[in-house]
Order: sequence, then structure tokens, then C-alpha cells
Amino acid sequence: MGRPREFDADDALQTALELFWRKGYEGTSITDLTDSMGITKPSLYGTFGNKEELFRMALQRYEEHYMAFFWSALEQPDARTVAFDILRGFVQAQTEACNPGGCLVVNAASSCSDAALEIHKTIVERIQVGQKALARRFERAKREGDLPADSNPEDLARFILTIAQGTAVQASSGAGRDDVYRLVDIAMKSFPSS
Amino acid sequence: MGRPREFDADDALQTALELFWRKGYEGTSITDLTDSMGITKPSLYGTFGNKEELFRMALQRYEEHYMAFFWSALEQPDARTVAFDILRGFVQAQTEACNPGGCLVVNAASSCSDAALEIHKTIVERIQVGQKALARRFERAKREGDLPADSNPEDLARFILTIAQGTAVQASSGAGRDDVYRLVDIAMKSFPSS
DNA sequence: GACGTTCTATACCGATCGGTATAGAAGCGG
DNA sequence: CCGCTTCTATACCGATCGGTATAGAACGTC
Repeated sequence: MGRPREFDADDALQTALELFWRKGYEGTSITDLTDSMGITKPSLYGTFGNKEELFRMALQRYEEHYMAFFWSALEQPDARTVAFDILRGFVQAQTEACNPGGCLVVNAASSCSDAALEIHKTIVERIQVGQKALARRFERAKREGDLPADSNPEDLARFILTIAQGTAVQASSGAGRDDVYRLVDIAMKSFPSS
Repeated sequence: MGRPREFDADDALQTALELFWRKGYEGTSITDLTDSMGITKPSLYGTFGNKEELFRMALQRYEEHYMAFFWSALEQPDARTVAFDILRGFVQAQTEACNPGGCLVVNAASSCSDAALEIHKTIVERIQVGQKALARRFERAKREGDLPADSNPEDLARFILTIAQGTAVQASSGAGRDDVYRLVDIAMKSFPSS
């Protein structure tokens, strides 16, 4: 009942996601958003609440649409394949020509004026969730004899995600995909096997 | 001649540097700056020009005071020591208790509203300068037989700086110094020797 | 076709953004 | 003490920030 909205909320959210991805949370203004989404401010606030809620929805969409590879990589049979798939997945997302460069999470992790403290906390928390999940996967690998008995799963998880975060900065700075792929190959030499 | 200024410009610049370091370029407002520096806006503009010039001066001071280890590391005798010293130096600066977390350059590299495009360009350029210098050092090492003949100096330089950028994100996210030191040790396993 | 509901358009809100005009206070050489 | 210069304090500038009040337009229901 009532007047139907004249825009597709999903399309609009996707547009917002891309803006936040490219310009960060604080670097993206409401006017930027409404202009690109092709809607007016009351429509934005009526549909998405406010800027912070909109960002959180965009973040969730980002994880679902662009970070899905992470959770499927965890299901790979051996630790080395898990690590390699994760790194390749990150690089692919960060350097896709049709995507903004870098990583929405890493870009947002650095923007931290006092007003955006809550956003920053959320971002850090999302990173921790991924890191913990990867560490648990590596613990399992260690139990299964898939990683050496003297290896430290937490350290390895931190290592892999640090590489991913570093490549995000590289991608934001204009590094090419092939450059970063070779970098992943170098990093993987550190990864213990069997 | 004329009335002498009532504050120490160097102290004020240091304060500005720490603010930019912690909150990024756009996350730091003029009011934040004047409050922390203990001076008024006309004094700030009279002494430092404007916000962008102040940031550039802070950036220069940052490189001189906190990134000096980079250039002295380049003078180490072998490539492996160069790489290791650079990584340890970055981690030390990024996790020093009396410093803000992370890296001023990396934090600023991600904040990119339309208004800060020039700052972003400068930041990317500073990263490239360091990366090129390191690549040249590795080229020399290759000529000197210090690195394998089939190694790629540019890729190795990118690898080292990617680790440094990744650890900056980790440090901004609250990782401890020892955690990151162990991470450097893992990364260094990838580094070719002799 | 009137009604209640939901969306849209315009115009506006106080607060803050980076930056500055103006006037007075503090030092110098004469 | 006097200019002259330089810094400081207050008060202000237009623009933009995130967010909203109000009125009208577009639907389904009765």
C-alpha cells in the first residue's frame, strides 16, 4: 500500500557500496551518495536510516558479494591451498578493473576522525573475525598434520591477512594485477608445507 | 623585528604531525589542530600557510624523524640485512607506545575524498620513491651476487613494502609489537639468500 | 472518487568545515 | 616616546556537513 518507491533499493545500495569503497566512509558525503544513486535525501534516509546504517549495509553487501571467496577458501582440503586461494581472491577483488581499487575494509580502517570511531571499531572487529576464522582453520590443519607441529596458526593467519592488507594499499596506489600476483607467489614461499 | 611569536613552531609542527598520524588528513580538523597546538587559527595560517601546506610539512618531518631508518637500512652490506632492517624499523615506528598506531603515510593513503586528491597523489608518490630506491638497492645486490641471478629486484621491493603496509594496518588495528615482529620473521623466510 | 498510506521534492536546520578581515597587543629601532 | 612591523584575539565569511520538516504526488483500498 502507499506509493511505491521509484528506485531499486538494491541498485542504490550497490552504488553506495562502490562510492564508500572508492572514497572511504568519511570521504563520501551524503550529497555524493544521493547524486550517484539518483535519489533525494529524504528517500535515502527513509530507505536506509542514516549514513552510518547505510555504510553498515554496504559493508555487509561487500562481504557477501566480494569476500565470499574467503569463506569458501577455508573449505579447501589443505592449509596451503586455503592460504593461496585467500590471497588470490583478495588480489582479484582489489584489482578488478570494474571495481574501485583496494579494499573497502582497509580503506575504511584508516579513516578515523572522532566522529567515525564507531565505524572504525566495527571495521577492526570484522578484520578480527576473519583472522580468527583463518587461525582456527590453520589449527585444524595442524591437528591433521597438514601444517608442521611447531607452526603457530595464529601467526600464520596474521601473516596471510597482513599480506592481503598490504596488497590493498598497493592496489589503491595503482599497482597492476600481475605485479600483485607475483607478490603473492613470493609471499607463499614463506608458507610451511606438509 | 616585530612581535615575536609566543609558541615554538617546531613543537607545534610535532603536535600537528601526531594528530595527522592518528586521525589522517581529512579526519583532522583545523580546530583539532589549533586546540592541540595551543594556538589560534591566524597563528596557524600565518606560520604554516594552510592545512595542506601544514600537512606537507608534517609529512616531511615524519619522513625525517620516523622514516630515517629506511635510508640507513639501504646502506647495509647485504640485501637480506637491508630487507630485515627495513621491516624491523617500520614495525618499531608503527608500534612505538609513544607514537600513534600505524603509519602516517598508509593512513593518509586511504583517505581520498575529492578534496584530498592532491594529498593522495603526494602520498602515492612518496611510496613509489621508497619502493624505487629499494628496488635499485636490490638491483645492486643482484649485480654483486648478493641476490640470485633469477630474482626480480622490483618484485622483491614491492614485497617488502607490501609487508610494511600490511603491518601498518595491523598496528592501526591494535596488534602488539611482538606479534608483528614474529610476522616479519615469517615474511623473511620468503626472502632469497646468497 | 474520497481516503489513508507511502514515497518524493523543496527548502531548510544547526553545526562544522577551511579560511580570513579587523583591531589590538608586544616587541624592535630611532 | 614614536613609528613600524609582526604576532594574537575575536569575530566573522561562504560552503558544506549530516539530517529533517513540510507539502504534494502516486499508489491500493473502500
